[in-house]
Amino acid sequence: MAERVTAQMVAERAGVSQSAVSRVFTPGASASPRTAEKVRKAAAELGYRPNILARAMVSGRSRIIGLVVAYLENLFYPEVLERLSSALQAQGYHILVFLTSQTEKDADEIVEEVLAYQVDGIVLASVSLSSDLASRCQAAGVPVLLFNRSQDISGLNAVTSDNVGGGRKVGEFLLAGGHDRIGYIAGWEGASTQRDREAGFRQALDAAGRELFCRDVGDFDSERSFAAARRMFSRPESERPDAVFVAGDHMALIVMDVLRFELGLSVPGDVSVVGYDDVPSASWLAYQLTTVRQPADLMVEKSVTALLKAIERPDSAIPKHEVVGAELILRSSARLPEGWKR
Amino acid sequence: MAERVTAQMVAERAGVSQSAVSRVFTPGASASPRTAEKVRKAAAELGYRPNILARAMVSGRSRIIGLVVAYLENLFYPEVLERLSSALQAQGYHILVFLTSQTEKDADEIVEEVLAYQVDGIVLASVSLSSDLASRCQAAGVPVLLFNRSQDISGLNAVTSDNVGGGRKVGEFLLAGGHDRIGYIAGWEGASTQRDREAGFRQALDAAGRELFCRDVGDFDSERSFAAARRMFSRPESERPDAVFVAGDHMALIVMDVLRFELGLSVPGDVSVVGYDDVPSASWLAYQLTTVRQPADLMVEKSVTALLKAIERPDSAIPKHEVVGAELILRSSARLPEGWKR
DNA sequence: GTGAAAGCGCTAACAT
DNA sequence: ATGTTAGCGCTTTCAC
Repeated sequence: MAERVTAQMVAERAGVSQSAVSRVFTPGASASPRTAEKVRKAAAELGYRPNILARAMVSGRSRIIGLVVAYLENLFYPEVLERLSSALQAQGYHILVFLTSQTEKDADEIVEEVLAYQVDGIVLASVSLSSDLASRCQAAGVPVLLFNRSQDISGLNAVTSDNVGGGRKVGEFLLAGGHDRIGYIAGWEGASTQRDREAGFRQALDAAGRELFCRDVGDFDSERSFAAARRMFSRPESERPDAVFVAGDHMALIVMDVLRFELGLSVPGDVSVVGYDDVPSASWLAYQLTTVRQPADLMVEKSVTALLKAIERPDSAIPKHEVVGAELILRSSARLPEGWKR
Repeated sequence: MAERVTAQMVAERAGVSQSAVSRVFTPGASASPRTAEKVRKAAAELGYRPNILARAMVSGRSRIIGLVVAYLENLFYPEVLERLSSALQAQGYHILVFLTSQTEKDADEIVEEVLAYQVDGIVLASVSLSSDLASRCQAAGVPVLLFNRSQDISGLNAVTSDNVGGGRKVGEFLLAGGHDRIGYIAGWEGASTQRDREAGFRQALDAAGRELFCRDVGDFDSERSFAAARRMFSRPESERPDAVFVAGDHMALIVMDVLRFELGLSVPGDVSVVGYDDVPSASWLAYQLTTVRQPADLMVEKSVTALLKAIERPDSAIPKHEVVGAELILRSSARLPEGWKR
């Protein structure tokens, strides 16, 4: 049964040496047209394909990228996974998926496991790493890229959107909208995205001499966002915000649902809601969520470029943090300030 | 730099042979407590982990499962991926992701690539396989499992929900709801899920001596579903359905949006909408989509069980098609027949 | 229980 | 251009 076809078998059938077979299947190796022909014919007949794992052992390149991702529940990530996988596939790499929760200890353990697969690179999506393990990866010569998360550890590549700038834009937008009581629902406090978005948002308020009316935490989690929305808005009009910035679309959509269907409030009539990410469902007609777009395509593109460069030219690649622009997308979930256009 | 820590290095440090190190890290191998102790200590100091690829070469087991998936856009799949990956991870396996479109030729090519990674098993999610390649997999001793797709090829495991039964339930439900003009929006016609759901649906109508009022195709694709909904409902009341079964939730949500926000129709006042899958967003308060639940958890569980059995005991495993129940979930997107309860 | 040795399937010098 | 040879890091006989 487990009749693995090997290069040796092809070689015998083609009447050449085993290394000749290898060369035919190695891009940029020298083989005469005649040999190549014979080998390809024999290979086709036998259904031969080079064993990537064996190739990896000797070449030191597995063409596998480890992806560690915390929650696919956040709809931003399936999109990222799809794009990342496509882009990498186009370059002959594939993604080995590892799931984890967000605690650092766990992530460290997972990354060790990833390392055991001799991956050529690691993408950490919304996951952080201890500096200890970061240096282990570096020592092992495996480049690490933080996707949508930044960390002050040298040697790590990172790609994020301009979370501070995005947060600031939201602040300025809500201020311009003439809102009196501006609230904020935070994501998981351990996340750099959460911290940066909030920091930018508060900068904008500060600059206008204004203060946050109230704040709660949704932890980037459905249930906790639900609860946070209820706590924040189950009160008389004067005690609840008339605008809220929610640190992620996934949470913002839930907040909208609570406002409209649990509490009977109008969005944006009673409350303006703004999110962050621009996940696909943010543009669904039932929501039309005003949000900050994280350009998944651009972020993935930058990530792939940086990672492959680090893999293929380990010396010339200086790890750096790439920040892509974050654009405010105006839809109908938030009151439009005078003079602004969609 | 690329300082890979090998078993040999650990052996030297621990003052034992390389095979002793191997034994310590091989479950069920014999090593004295003292040796094990020494080895573990040395390994910890060096940060050693067995190279899974090297292990795979000699043992013939890579502990990698290839997952081929067509579209992550359908929100059923991220959920499946997450659950599948979790379940497999718990058993020490990991998922190598391959993206593809749905055409058979392409899928065949991808599966060949998957095979090259010496995966222990293959999961095809919403993807079909030529019988030729199916036997290649069988010859290679690599079990294949079709997830959410069935095919009349021997040697393939398959796990689906009871699509025929689910479709029938929807038919009976809409009939009981007293609808006069019942429409259907189909998924991609090449998909067994699409065919089975429609077949069941029509069975129910037939049994009541009723006919489909109209039919269009959304191809499980956002844009085409949008267009299909418009075509079907941009007409006077008597010429458009008062109920529609949409072959997948992903399309059904779009149809609801078109009905409500493009055409100003009320759901379920003017039109009842029923979907299939019960994706997470189907239960969002803005939609409350009545649908047929495909129990992702159960389907994944069955898949993992079947696949691991086929991997670990190749002889005792007879490939079979497992069908899990499909339950109708009543929400408010469709008129409730008299006497029925949510 | 432990070490020596063979070899998984392949690539990469090294000769020729 | 092609064959020969030596490993990549590991598991697995096989002696002891």
